[in-house]
Amino acid sequence: MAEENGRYYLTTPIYYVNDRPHIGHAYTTIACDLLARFMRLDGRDVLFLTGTDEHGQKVEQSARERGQEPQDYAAQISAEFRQLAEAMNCSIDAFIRTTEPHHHEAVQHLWQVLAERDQIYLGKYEGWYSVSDEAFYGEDELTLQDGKRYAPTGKEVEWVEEPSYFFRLSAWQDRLLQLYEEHPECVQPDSRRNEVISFVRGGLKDLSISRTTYSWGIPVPGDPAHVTYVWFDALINYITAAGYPHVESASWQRFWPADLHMVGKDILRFHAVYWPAFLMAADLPPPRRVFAHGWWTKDGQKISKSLGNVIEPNRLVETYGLDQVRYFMMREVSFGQDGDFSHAAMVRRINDDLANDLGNLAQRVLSMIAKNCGGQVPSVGALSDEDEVLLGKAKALLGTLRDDFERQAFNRGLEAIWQVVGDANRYVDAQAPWALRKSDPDRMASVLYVLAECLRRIGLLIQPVMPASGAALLDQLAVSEDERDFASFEQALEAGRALPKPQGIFPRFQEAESS
RNA sequence: CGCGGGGUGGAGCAGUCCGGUAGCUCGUCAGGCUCAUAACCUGAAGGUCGUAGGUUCAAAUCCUACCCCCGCAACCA
Repeated sequence: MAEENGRYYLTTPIYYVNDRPHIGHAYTTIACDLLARFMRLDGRDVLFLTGTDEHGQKVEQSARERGQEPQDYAAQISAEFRQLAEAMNCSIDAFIRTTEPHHHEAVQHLWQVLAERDQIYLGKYEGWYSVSDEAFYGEDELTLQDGKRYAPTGKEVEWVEEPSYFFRLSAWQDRLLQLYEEHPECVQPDSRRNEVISFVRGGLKDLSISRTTYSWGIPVPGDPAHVTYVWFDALINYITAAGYPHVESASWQRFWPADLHMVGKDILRFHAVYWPAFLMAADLPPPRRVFAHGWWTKDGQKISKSLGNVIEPNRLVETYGLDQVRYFMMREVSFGQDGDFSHAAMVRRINDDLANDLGNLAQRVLSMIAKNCGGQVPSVGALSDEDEVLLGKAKALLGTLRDDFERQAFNRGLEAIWQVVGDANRYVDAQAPWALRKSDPDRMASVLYVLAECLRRIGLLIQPVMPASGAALLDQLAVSEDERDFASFEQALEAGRALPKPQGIFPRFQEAESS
């Protein structure tokens, strides 16, 4: 459904600078990029946000271990995340860092609003705390060994007693349940929403939102002994980037509430429970949707540093090519589910879907045109039923993709495109333009025209997933730069336009000679 | 009584909410075509839909019981 103002605001999580960028970060950002590009081509005013989460005890510690100041360490890792977005050809509009002054302003402002509304009170937190997990544990969850206590995560815990400010999360249980009820689309997929609902039904405790045990954070207004808890700080980035606390600003008016927060399934609770509660408590509208995607495994195994099977996005791109990797990630699994990455699966997508089906379709059509139609867009005669059917299917794709992408069913949308690729390949065989060359050259020209027009539409639609390859295909059809948005979808190729010499778009993946 | 996910032709999955000829991709085999990136197209083989009961004219789909597999608190999104 089209937004009244045609805008689309979507976000990745801000990535925690405690770790280097890996395939998971790339996955989330690429999924958002697909949507951002699609929406832009469809005429929407898009704000695509990503960034880095830079505060907290873990960052402070990691910096010290390296003999660095937290801000220097954070800046360095933050730059790596920024480079990742570039390297993955992600068309971000904004990159936020939680260490920026305007974010401090937003966090402190929201804090004050909540305090004024009596949503925050000073209490005391005591319990077993794991620094590395940034979490408290109950006595019954711990194991005792050599006089030390360990969390279920295997991390050592320490007894902590500290004054802490609390957010009255417990007061928002019913309002949250009402939100999930009235707007089922606001937490997706459905199975995840069910988990969230059952978590909230189980009862919410007030949430500790300040710390006194470290100082690498945003000071609590009026009580500088406290810094805000990292998640409180982090979530607010989404409104900072939209202009908060300047609620009269054009940017805020236009972009909040966000249309989509894309997150990994591990951080769903923060986004689907705490975040809407903070916002509602401040009388701000909650995000329209939080979508939790799944994890990747490698050859069926969990990806972990200890197993040594961590996948570096840059390596993948070097090996397989950027558009190929983007296509694989968006096509291989039902978005929202976990998926498996393997070399064999990757090669299958590259060779079957990209090279054999689409690449070869383009090649066979374009080279027939080059050889038999004087290297220009052929002229078309009366359309046969078969022509109409194929063109109709290609035409219908835009609507299908709008529906599928609007609900983050990326793999479905791509399947639909490839269905038409298959139809086009079958049409080539059925029409046999190489036979028409002698028997009926005019008909051959029409057939090739229909195919070229079909390829134009496919080229337009693959741009969000594979920007460079889509452009390469459109180049070969002599579609000019200003004819590549979806407003041009209904236009048709102009007969007689000169075409460049055809070139392969999707090479097959050749296995390196192995000994 | 822990929680969650899952068991559908050789592999990976869809279908299960709202019962009605079991579908897709890959692989295998056979054939066709020759425009094309040894690509494309057609056909075939291959399934007791985890097991056992039940409801029904009809069950992969609903009900009951049971079996098995995979994750489980992070070094991760």
